[in-house]
Amino acid sequence: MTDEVPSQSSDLFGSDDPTFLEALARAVLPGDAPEVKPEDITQLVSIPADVGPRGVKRSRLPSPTRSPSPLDENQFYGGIGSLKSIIHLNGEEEEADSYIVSDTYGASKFNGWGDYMRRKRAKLQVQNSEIEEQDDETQAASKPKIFRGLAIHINGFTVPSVQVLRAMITQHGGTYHAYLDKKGLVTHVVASNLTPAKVLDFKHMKIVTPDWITKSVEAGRLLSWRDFILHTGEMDRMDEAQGIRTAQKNLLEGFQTQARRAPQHTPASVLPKREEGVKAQKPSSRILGAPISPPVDVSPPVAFDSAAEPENESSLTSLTSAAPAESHDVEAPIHIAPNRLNAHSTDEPTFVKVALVDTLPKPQTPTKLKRPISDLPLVSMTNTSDNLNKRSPSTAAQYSTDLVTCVAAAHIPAYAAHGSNPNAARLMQNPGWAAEHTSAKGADFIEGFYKQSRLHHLSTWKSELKELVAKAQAKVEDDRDGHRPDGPDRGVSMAGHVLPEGKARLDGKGRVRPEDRVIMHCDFDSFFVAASLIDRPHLKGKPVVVCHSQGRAPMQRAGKSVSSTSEVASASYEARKFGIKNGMSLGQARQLCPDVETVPYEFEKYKDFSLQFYTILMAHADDVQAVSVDEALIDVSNAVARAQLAPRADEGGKAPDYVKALAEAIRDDVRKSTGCEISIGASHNILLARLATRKAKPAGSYHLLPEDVAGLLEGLDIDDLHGVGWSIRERMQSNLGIAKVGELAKQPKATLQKLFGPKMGEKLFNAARGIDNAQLESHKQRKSVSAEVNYGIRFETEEQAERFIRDLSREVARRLKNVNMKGRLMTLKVMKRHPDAPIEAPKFMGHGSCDSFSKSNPIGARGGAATDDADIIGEEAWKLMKSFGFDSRELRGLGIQIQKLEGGLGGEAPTGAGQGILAFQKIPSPSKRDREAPEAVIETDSKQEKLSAIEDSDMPKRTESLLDGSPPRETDQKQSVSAPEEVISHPAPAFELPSFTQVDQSVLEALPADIRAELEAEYARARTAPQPQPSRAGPSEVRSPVKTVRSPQDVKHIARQLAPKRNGAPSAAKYSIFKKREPAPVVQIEITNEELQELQIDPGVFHALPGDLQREQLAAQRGVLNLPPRAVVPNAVKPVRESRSPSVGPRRRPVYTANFAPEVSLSKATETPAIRDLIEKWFLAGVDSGPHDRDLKRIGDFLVKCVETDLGMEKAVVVMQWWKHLCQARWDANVGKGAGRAWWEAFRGVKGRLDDVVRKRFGGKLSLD
DNA sequence: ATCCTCCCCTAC
DNA sequence: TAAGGTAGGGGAGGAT
Ligand SMILES: Nc1ccn([C@H]2C[C@H](O)[C@@H](COP(=O)(O)OP(=O)(O)OP(=O)(O)O)O2)c(=O)n1
Ligand SMILES: [Mg+2]
Repeated sequence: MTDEVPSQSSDLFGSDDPTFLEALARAVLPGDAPEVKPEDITQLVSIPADVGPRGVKRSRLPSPTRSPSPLDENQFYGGIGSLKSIIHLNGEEEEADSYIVSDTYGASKFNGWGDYMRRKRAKLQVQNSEIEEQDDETQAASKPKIFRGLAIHINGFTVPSVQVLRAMITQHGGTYHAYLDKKGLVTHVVASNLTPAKVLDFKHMKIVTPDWITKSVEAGRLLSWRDFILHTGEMDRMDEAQGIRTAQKNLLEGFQTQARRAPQHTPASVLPKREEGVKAQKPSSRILGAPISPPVDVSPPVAFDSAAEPENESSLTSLTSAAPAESHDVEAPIHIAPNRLNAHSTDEPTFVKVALVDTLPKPQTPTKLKRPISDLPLVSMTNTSDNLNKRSPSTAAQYSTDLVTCVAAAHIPAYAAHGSNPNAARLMQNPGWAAEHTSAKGADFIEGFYKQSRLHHLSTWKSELKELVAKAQAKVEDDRDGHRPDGPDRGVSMAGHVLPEGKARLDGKGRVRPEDRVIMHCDFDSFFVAASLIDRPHLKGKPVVVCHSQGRAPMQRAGKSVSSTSEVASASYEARKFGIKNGMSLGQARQLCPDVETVPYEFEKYKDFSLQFYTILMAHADDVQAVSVDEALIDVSNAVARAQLAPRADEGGKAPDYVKALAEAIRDDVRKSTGCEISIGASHNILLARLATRKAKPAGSYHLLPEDVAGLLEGLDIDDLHGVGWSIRERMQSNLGIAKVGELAKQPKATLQKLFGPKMGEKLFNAARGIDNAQLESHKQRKSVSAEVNYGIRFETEEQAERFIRDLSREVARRLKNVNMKGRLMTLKVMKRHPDAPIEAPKFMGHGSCDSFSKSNPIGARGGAATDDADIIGEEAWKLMKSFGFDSRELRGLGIQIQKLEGGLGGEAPTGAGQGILAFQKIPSPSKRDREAPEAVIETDSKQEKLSAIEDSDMPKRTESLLDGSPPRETDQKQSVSAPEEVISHPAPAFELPSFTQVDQSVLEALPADIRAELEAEYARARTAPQPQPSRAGPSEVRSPVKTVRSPQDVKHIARQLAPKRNGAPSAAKYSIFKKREPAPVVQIEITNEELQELQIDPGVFHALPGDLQREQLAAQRGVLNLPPRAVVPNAVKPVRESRSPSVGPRRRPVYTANFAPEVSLSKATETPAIRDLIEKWFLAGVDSGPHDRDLKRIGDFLVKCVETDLGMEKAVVVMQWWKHLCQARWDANVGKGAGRAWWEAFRGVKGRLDDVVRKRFGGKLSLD
């Protein structure tokens, strides 16, 4: 092992991770603080040397390959003398000026290119003004009509974006054609790239590059298209053909030129070789053998007197030496092999054999160092390393395995200092204690744990915010479509806030885009700490951390105070100067800063601030992507474009930085509202906006311009890139010998892909040049629901383990219900103590080093039907658990995840059927009926329990949940509580299937009894009431299907908070589409409801249609019915891939299975009437129960494919228009519950997906008008 | 090719 | 004391 130590080990301390040294180095800062503003420090340090925005990422060390880092050297010699020296070095080395300087100065390095881009950008922005609808005319009026008479189509991704080009075209007199359907009309096709197929397709057309447009505009006259013919050659160069890429490519070229291309290839031979080497040794090797004597001396630490003001240099010095030393004395030796463990320690004074990291479970490596902390004792490295790099599926994975050198541990010892936590070891001796404080305790343990878990809160909030944002956006859209609820109330929640401003709404169809887009990354500074300091002003300016341990006696000499394994959730910037970082253990933090102040968690406060924050963002942004409780990505392209218009008009001089101005405006709003500082980074893509935030922090904003990108990237550590963590950084270092983004940019894409896979490779390749095509995502629906606990898991008996599994299952079931979903696949995740790890982990009650296993199986209430039942889940989970055959006493972590979800956002309950409930076409299926009580769906007992449980203790604590928080209000959601009960109590009603001819029998049979009953009732109602129309708040909702009830409620809570207003009474009046066309006339076609039913037409809807549509529908329907039942099965092939493993009960799926294949039928329908009919059938089949998830997925997938092609676009539009119409005809778009809500949400969900695609293709949203 | 399972990794 | 959760991207390797 020793020999394996990589040469880099020479820098022992450093080799592994400079974090600690760095921290020490920076500890000096406080002394200088007075003169240096935090921002400056951050910038200086962060750029060249590293230090992520959150301090999370850290550069690895200076391996020989790494370019000399001033910090490193200074650190070692305590030379960190002064901030100045650091600055100086940086400047020399990295030309820091070029990027440290504010954007005002532009990039000195790439002036030529930068200027070009800037000019181009400015120009485009002007053009963009067209975006403003109201300004369109004005803008256009002032431009020469150079494109007059031309009909131009823009194909695929282009640079500039479609919207920009479109604006240019229209403003200059040309006609823009979104589709090519009427080829005859189009005179020119603009494309940056064409697929071979399109080349053929367009062979008779004039295909030009976007330059033709831009150059013509610049020239003020129409240039010859022949000079801009798109050559095949160009196309070939583009990999995936994304216009964006093209632009970025330019960027890249500029960058490369500057950077001077390095030998692109590492010798091919090298690569493979390296790879091998890596696998063989990887972390293990390097880690282990490092000599332990640190360059730094180990003299005793010197404590600062007052945390607040460390003194200058002297302090520095002392601090520097202090840290290491202290570790020594203390239990957590900093530089000495910490990991020795009890179990089998190794006593190598100088060299460590192998330290297996503990793996922190997750990720986050605690210290964020990227490398997981070491929990584990030494382990045989071979073994470990192998596992790391490659594992056979069947092999148990080592949980987060990672090797850590003692050195590493020393740097970030977290709780890796001991073989096992002495405290825990002692306490666990006492059976009584264990029974009361560990998983052995039962359900209470789970609840208590979650209530206190910050990470759990973080995750919960994130998902809640995602939903909130999605709902708010959907409402905005609806409003725009003419749905505007009267009462501001209506929940438009966010919309309400936003709209007033008028900013966000402008988006019309979101026309701006590509490289002109303006993305902002907004993030609170030291969120948890900041929130707590609002009420503790006396702590401002001091090193403060948030953690559970409110450790007393901080000054307690080297005692417990520094052995706390409590994690620091957030550290103030003052604390960071000492090297304290989020995720670090309190003990470590105290070693770095003995007087650090600790404050407790205040989850509810975080939630409140977060809601205020998001509300403000919604008011400024066109689009929002929730990233975290304290962080969000927003698209403010339109807002900026709008702002630019005004000023421009009056002056022609240089334009102020509107982006920066907007960022500051947002910061001001948040500050006024919460009293906290947020920082905002802005740029034209997500990746860069995030990087900009690093420079912006703390309490600032930074607009990263294209010309400054290369300079900034070059000096970053690879793991400063979002998405790059310890693992990738290590592999990068060991395989390629690189640590900086600048070096990464020199790597051939093939090399990266070989090492990290096709996708990651490309991602890294692009990221290295500032390219990021990712779009803001605000419509994605979740794919899994899970619950896991990897803390305090200690069982004495199998019974305890079983009980825990069942309790955990209950928790998962509860969560499923909360989001109104059910799943068909479950995965059990198990963490088992690594054989070589000590019984008690280093971290108090932690999982320590573990092997991790996971196994999945289909679940479902009978026949593979999706389920959310705790008992079913619990049963399956326990079965899986037993199948592992582990000794319960060795378990350290358990998790249950449910996938293949159905149901959805507030939507209706996923019904029980395992397959698509609705058949697009009905099949005369030999129905069979069994009517037993719906076992799968209803379980009286368990359900009852769950409900009550939920009410009492929602997750962590209802108070903390974003969802609730507000007092019950409004009528609607309230009923929820009672509803569930009803359902539950529902004794399996034995019903008769009414004779609804319009519903597929098989479908009905598949429905749970309760839902079936409702379906029945609904039909009866529809029959008698020809015009159900406006969703009367009353009836339909009241009887919303069972379980659904509950979840919507929670969701609403959250929405309410954002938007205090909700419109109580959805005015039955506004329907958009048809209203616009004509005042929904009241029927007058002669046909009876019975007849309609036979035609599978919903009478209620039918009667609401205008005459022509009625006729159209009738005709279409008749035609469809005449069609052979073909569509039904043609695609039997994929109809439903049933779950393969039986494990669950009997299933009589086949029959239903074949039924549903909406996309199949749809794909064949080409006439509008036929398409509408298909959609309607599907809709009607589930009109009362809500859409079935699987159907939704299929249709969504199908439509997405449609909008990806010009030809399919039309079909997709027809489908969506009709779907929307069907919904509008019977429910208010804001209906709060029942099937209406489910359908609306389903519609919005799919619409969102399509908009995402359309946005990429054309920069706007799919218009259904 | 594409899917599926079992992980790994990352982020907050 | 301490509360190391969770969703989703992605990859390896086997099955289809
Ligand atoms: N390992 C971590 C990281 C973060 N958080 C929590 C506390 C943080 O306050 C919040 C936000 O995380 P950030 O990464 O945004 O960190 P901060 O907001 O604390 O600091 P900053 O954003 O200024 O770097 O998430 C946590 O509990 N544990
Ligand atoms: Mg933050």
